[in-house]
Amino acid sequence: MLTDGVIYPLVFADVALFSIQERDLCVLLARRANDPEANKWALPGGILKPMIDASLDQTAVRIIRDKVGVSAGCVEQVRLFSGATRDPRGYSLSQLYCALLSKDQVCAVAGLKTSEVGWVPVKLATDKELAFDHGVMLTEALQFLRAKIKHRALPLHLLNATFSLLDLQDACSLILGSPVDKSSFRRRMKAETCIRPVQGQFREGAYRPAQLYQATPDFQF
Amino acid sequence: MLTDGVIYPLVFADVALFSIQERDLCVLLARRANDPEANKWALPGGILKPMIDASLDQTAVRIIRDKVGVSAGCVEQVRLFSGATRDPRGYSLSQLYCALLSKDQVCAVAGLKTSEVGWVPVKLATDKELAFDHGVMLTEALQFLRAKIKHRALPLHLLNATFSLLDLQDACSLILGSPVDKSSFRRRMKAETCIRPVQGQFREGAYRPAQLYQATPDFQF
DNA sequence: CATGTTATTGGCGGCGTGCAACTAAGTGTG
DNA sequence: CACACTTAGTTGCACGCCGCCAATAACATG
Repeated sequence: MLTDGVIYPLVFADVALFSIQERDLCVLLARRANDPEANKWALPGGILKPMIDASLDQTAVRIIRDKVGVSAGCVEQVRLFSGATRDPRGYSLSQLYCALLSKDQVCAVAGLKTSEVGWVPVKLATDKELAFDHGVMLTEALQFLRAKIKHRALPLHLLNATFSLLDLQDACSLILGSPVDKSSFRRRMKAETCIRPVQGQFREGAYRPAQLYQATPDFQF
Repeated sequence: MLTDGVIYPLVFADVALFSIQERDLCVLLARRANDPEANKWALPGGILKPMIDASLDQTAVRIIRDKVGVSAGCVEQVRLFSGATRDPRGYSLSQLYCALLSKDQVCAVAGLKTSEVGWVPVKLATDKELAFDHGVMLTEALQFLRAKIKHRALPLHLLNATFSLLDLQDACSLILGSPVDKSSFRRRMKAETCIRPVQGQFREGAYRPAQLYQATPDFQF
């Protein structure tokens, strides 16, 4: 990092990858294998590889693929962290990303590659002592996600291809950490153009079947 | 940049610095003196100097200070641009910042340091051919600013220490590029805690004097 | 058929907004 | 001094959206 008299900063992408597991909003954490902050839990991240990554955004995509084996929809920049002291290896930049994974995608991976990676409910994760400044990162990623939901974005990437309105409402409620009114939520969804009911498709199981919905092509989280 | 076999990216901070001049929303542009894209207009920017800048955010602050001689309130990250092709010098990262300057601050600088820096109305600036990907940057910085105003943030940093409600309304209107309803705007401002009327202070001049307001301590952006 | 559980809809009051008109205060003119 | 003009600030009203509460619909189980 110090070479021709000039200091080059280390450049990382760190990802807060969210998913819903067992009726809880969870974040993917990885236990650090190597030396700086070894054995501590951290957000999955990696260094920019200019020969491989067309951009730092692509670094984030690559990291997700490496960790869980699937490509997440909706990978978005949250904030850039930088400074000389946040990583003992030297002056560093870390771009924080927020990404969502559906239950279908999580199940497709079955077991994660290593036992050193796991889904942790965000309530527990924010209490954990994370490596570096990843505790702050997780908090900001959550704020970012909550702000989007408050501004009426829909977390469709957290859901399967078809879903009931209650699934969607629950996802919003889990992210916000507060209940969402059923009747006004459904009213809004009826007027929404980015989801539509799948004619004749209903959730089977107990009691009254629920109409299933799917995202329309023009949807961007 | 290529030294010990590893490629280190160049790291820049670029700033979209806005101010209101002659009833127009303007952005500060600098004419490039040196070789890549020489003579083209660009957003003021500079390279990260790890020995000087405690963080990349501080790089942005330093750049503003160097260009206009004052420190802007409210310097915020917009988006990180990265890739191998956006700058001919090699793989680069540019963090885009959005910052606001009040008329008072602009006047305090009197003339800008060089004639190669100037305030350009955003309507003209978006038409200009800017260097690198700065055209996209300017567009995104504007979107960023507009989104904040739509979400009911107040651009107090664009105004002087004391201001009339019409000043504030005009600032919002200029940013949005569309008229703002006077009556509902004033209703909102009455309920707002981040500004308060200055007792007994009125704008002098022609016709009926306008009550002057100021920001309260608890104001952020 | 009664009961429980989930799905879906409807009514109602409150709040904020956009629109339009109105009042208030000061300047300028004949 | 009456009157027109300009800017400042208010008021009334209709509309839309939201939260709250309740009702109805569809299905399962005993």
